Amino acid sequence: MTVSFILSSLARLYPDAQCALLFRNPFELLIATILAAQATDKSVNKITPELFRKYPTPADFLPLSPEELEASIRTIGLYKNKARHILATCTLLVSRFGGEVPADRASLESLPGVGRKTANVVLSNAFGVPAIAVDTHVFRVANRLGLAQAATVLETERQLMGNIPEEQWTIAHHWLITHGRQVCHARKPACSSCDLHPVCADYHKKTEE
DNA sequence: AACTCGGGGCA
DNA sequence: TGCCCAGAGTT
Repeated sequence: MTVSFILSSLARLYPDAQCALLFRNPFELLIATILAAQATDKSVNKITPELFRKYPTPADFLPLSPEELEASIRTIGLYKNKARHILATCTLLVSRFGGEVPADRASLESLPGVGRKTANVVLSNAFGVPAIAVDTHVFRVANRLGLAQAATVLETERQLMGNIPEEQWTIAHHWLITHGRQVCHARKPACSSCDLHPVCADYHKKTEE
């Protein structure tokens, strides 16, 4: 079947696919993912080791003023929102969740700066809960390949969950995002060097014209 | 649906 | 120099 061929091809292409953000526990991944909104994973990984060395737990962030945290994360951009969201999230983690990162979607999405994509990243990578985090890469690649035919991120996620075995949800996210970053680019997809174009819906559509 | 946050990385 | 970056909140 086409879907299983696509999945097995991606597995062969990206055997080492994994989370691009450095983290040692759910809290570090949560903060790193908030920081990663519209920033590169390399930029985030550059500042988080020092950040978590100085502030290892949610409680350690509480004494910080917004200005102090902004200064620490300035080099990745969009730092004002991120600093505000991180401080508010740490306050909630301490006051409502006993200083721990909650492991359910509703609680995660109640945290400032945490949307569905970030919640899925934390659930799947830090807690082992099967989930598919749909960002712009996954949305684009999944719809091009034909793993989804959806106009929205949420509908793409639902279709992927229906088309992919649950035990592969987490790794499928890493396969698709890696393929999007390395081959299936937004502007100029490298179809000529892509092993998947024989089964790619978008490639067939383009070549028929 | 459109707008805002944003300095750094990289061609 | 110009474009993009593992998004989310507000209006």
